Amino acid sequence: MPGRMEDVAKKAGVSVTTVSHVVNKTRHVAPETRRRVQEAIRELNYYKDAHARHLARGRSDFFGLILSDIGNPFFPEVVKGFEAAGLEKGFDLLLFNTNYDPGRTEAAVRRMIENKVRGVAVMTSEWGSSLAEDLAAHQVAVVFLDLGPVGEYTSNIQVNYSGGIYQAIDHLRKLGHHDFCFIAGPQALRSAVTRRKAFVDALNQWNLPSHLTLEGNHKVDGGIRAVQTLLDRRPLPTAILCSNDLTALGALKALAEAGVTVPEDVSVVGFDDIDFAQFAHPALTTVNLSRERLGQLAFDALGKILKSKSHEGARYVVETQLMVRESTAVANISADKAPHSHAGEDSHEQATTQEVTGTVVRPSG
Amino acid sequence: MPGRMEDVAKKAGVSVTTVSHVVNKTRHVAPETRRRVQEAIRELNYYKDAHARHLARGRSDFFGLILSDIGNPFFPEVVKGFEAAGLEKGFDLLLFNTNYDPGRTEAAVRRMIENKVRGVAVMTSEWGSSLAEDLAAHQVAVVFLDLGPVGEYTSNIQVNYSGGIYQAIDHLRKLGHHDFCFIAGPQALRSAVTRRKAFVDALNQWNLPSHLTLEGNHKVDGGIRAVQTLLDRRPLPTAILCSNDLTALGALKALAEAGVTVPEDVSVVGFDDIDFAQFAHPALTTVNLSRERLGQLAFDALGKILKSKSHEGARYVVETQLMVRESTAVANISADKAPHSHAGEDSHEQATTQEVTGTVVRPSG
DNA sequence: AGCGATCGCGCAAGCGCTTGCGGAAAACGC
DNA sequence: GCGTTTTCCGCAAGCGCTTGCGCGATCGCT
Repeated sequence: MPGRMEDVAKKAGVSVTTVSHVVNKTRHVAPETRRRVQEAIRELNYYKDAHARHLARGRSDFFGLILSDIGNPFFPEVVKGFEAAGLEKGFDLLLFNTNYDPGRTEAAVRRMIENKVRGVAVMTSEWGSSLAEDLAAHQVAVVFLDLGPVGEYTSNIQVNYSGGIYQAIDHLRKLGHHDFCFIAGPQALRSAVTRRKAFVDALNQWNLPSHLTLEGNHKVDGGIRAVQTLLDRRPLPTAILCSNDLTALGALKALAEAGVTVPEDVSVVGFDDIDFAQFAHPALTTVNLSRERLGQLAFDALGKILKSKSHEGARYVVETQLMVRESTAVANISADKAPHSHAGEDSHEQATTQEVTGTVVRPSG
Repeated sequence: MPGRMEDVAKKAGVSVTTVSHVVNKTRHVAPETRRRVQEAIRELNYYKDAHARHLARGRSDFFGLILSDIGNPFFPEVVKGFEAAGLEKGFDLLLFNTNYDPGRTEAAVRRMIENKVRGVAVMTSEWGSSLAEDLAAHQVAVVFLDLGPVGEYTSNIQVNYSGGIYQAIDHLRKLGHHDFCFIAGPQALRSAVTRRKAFVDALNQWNLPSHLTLEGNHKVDGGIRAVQTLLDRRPLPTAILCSNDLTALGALKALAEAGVTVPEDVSVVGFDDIDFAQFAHPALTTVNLSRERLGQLAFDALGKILKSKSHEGARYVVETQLMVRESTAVANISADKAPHSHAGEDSHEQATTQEVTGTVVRPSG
């Protein structure tokens, strides 16, 4: 029913070979002939058959994207960047959402290979290392976010979490804060672990190693619960850093409900700079990570692998940057808010030696 | 390089026909033979070639999704529902993000046809009617959200915006509100127009036709600006309804900054019930629209078209429902807050006859 | 034991396109 | 004017799978 290339060829009085070549601009065709072919294509409303073309060519025009949860506001933007970069070059996006299910991840990889995608960006934590090998064995380029190796056919994008976190702590430090709390993300998430580490490192760098770490889940309710446990064991720290913005937003809410005002009583800093951060109340000071650019970079990284002769992967770094808004201010060090580790001048020293790795508190809820 | 079916056949000592049949479970194969084939498949780490299969079958295992902006928090959830429903049945998702660009929409449709997708869900406003015909002519099922026809190969999902909006206004009315304001979405968005109409209708139904309508943009800043203009022309209405949650969140922020407290001074209602709504401060009373279910329904609708003999489409309706949280309360009708149309008992009557269609105010920003 | 039904499987013709090879015609060089 | 390029295009062999058709072997029944 749908027209085939042969029909076009007949109508234009040429061979399918010629039609193919004008469709793909893959060899010179006399202008007049080309015109006839194009006209025939238009008149017949011809659509090329992607499957036939892919089969003949031995590869597809697809790029794949494997995500753990597109519901997480982090991801839509990277999808956007990735898709846009691909579309521009005429590629299509095959999307898989694994829902944190390793089984689905595996299925996704299988479909990627079956569809002979040119490359795939993997942004999920559930990842068996054999999967990467399977992919590479089938010559599909892979780019990982924050995890995974670099090698033949596989690149890696790393977010320089430290950069922004360092800036954040410096910012806070200059405002007179030295009693911090960190609300972490799920341990299962590689990037959450990295963020946490970056936080601890930055603190050490400033010689402010005493701090509290609470467990969160990168969702709003995690931030709420963490702050609630925090409120139970006053005095409060003067600054709360969060592993992502959702957590920070939750913290903001819990704080507001408990009647402690931000930033006067305590400062709050998020991470990611999701759209909504600037509209929170107060507007959230946070570390910006451009997710759209990240998607774009992922696509470019794949392209680079495919174009290079050796198909060697590379490591990329995307920077992060502090966005100062309204949720941070000069530390409020009143007696009742004074943190446990700073009762006197000396106890700080004591704390630094005693609690080098900080305290970890798990919320009860 | 990658193993072909022929290799498997050879290894198992059967014909490719048999291999194909065991792979697809498409005809009975003796258990022993089947076992041998499966073993060969495993040993060779065989991946079927989707392109070849699609070419031979004359159709693909793809479903398409065309969105205007995946960055809008409305969409990721529907993607999730759609993808999950598809994956369950072994289909892959081809995603296109048009970025509100008609050219990209057209390109997306072309790729859909070229890839012979089984069906495509269209959730965008930029849509030339000829596109649907093209799709139908190629036997690809289409399901539209809130716009487009119903006919051969094309179904339609309508959101019953009225249901939830009616509930919202009833809720507010019972709390003593009769002075409303609506912050609308962009006129270009079909669904925004529908929401607005539903609001007006509901008001009329309760004989409360006097109201203000402000233009928003379905983003947070639109809500902020709308409330700012509202603040300039006090007195304030007692209740503000918003075309979507982002707008409501903006309204909440602007209100808080102006020192008017929600819900004591004014009640605010959103629409969509995005995840964050419940974590806003105060938690947003809003109309819930299950986007994940919507995605799922879209997929099912496509399946139904394809399965039916006639390929006739149908109309589906998804309901909406009010979620009462903390941003609504008893109306505060103090003198200084009393709206212009309610200075006296009678002026209300007057207003109802005078301003049947309501007033429209365009923010200056 | 004979015969039709059933079972289990292979043959081979595509599906619609790409592309290496090569041929005919036109252009060119001297 | 004749060999040599150059230009333009067609032939046909796949790409790896699906599937209608049909054939031999086995089974069930009388």
